[in-house]
Amino acid sequence: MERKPQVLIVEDEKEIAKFIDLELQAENYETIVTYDGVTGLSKFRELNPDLVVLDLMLPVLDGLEVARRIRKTSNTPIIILTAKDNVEDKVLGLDSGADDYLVKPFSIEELLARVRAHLRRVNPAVTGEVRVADLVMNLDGREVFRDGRRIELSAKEFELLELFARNPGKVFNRFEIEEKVWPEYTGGSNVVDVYVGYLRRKLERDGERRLIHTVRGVGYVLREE
Amino acid sequence: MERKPQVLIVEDEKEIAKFIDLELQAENYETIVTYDGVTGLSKFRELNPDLVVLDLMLPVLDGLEVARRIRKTSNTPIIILTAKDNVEDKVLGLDSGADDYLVKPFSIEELLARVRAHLRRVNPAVTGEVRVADLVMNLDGREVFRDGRRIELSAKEFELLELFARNPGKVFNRFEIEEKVWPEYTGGSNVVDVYVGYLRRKLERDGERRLIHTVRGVGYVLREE
DNA sequence: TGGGTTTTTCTTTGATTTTTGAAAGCGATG
DNA sequence: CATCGCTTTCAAAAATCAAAGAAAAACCCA
Repeated sequence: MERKPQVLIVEDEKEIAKFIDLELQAENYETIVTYDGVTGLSKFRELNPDLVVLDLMLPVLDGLEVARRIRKTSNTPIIILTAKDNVEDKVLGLDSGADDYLVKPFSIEELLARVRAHLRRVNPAVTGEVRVADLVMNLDGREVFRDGRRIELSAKEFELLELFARNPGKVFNRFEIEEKVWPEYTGGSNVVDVYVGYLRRKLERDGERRLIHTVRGVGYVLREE
Repeated sequence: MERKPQVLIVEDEKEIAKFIDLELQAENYETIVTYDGVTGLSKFRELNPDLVVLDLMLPVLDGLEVARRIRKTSNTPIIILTAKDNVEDKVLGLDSGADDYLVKPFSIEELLARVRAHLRRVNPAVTGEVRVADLVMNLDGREVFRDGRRIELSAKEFELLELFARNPGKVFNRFEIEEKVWPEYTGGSNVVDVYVGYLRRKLERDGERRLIHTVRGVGYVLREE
């Protein structure tokens, strides 16, 4: 999941929309801005963003209704943003499916922190994730990504990469590697070499810099640099 | 699955703690109250509640630290409750792993609504619904819908899908699956494979994209994408 | 209730696909 | 230039899938 998270902004006050838009972009989110409920909803369905910032007082289709309709088919976090500062409205907003409720005038810092908090949950980053160099390994999902693009690995390839990724900078000799990844084995072949080769071919496409380095006479290391 | 959601309250002001406690119980939650950070954390580890209401100014161990330590091992929602009403503290609280931040004096109705909102996400049992990809599972009614159209599943098929749907993106190996869906069994067959096959046939009609993916050498995952 | 019917559950089997590992020759390196 | 590492090739092994049918359970109707 290395692509930018997409945030949909639905807010009819243009200055505020612009303001939020710029701030979110500065935090490296991809943004889509819409100015009324119907357009917001249709953009939502079209793009399926990672989070929605939603004003309540919207032309054409009320914000609450937008929240409800989104909730019908999706769990995407919704942060409601509004001038209404009374408890009943907050309760109503939250019970309509919103995940959070911020009252205007709000601090942009707080909004950004809340956006971060919600996105943190949603993306699998929260659970067993190992980052190394420009790779992201999702251990639960047994996936490896680079630049948001998925790299297909076989079971053994994944285990081998996991060993390296969990211990960046540590040199393993062939015997250690064989012990961990091929425990059932009575060594004596060059499996390790071959599999390191497989990984290199898949991970180091193009003439990129080395990821898994050979330590002559010893074994292999994964180095980030 | 049908048990009450458990809420852990960590708050040193006894009257406030008592107040929240009673209100939550009135809403049919099971509550545990603790008055300092260390006890709160150990209760958390012992009971693994569904949600935590956490005061910031705590004796023995600061609330922020409690939040951080909980986050180290768990995604359980944390609502911070405090008298500190400045943006920096909010940002700090949220960035320490909290999911929400409420300033005292707060309205109990708002707290309850926020508790509902967070539990709705985490614990589908609260709404009785699990949504995943373009499917909606109604757990109470043991029904599955796509585009409002009902998909007929047998009991075992439903249980298997429920396991996947509650943990989208997580790879299960055959043994884990058998443990959960066929607990009475002494494995040694390929029931899992066969039932995954059944689900696929029913859920992936036409040449649609895969829902349940096989991870060769490991098991199966439900991925939304 | 009880006997027949339908549905669900689970096993077996064999075809198909993918992964795995050994060997061998080439290439790089100190 | 001799050793160690790399890559390719290919056959064996393993994993997965789908189909078919036996066994069990659930259901129905008299």
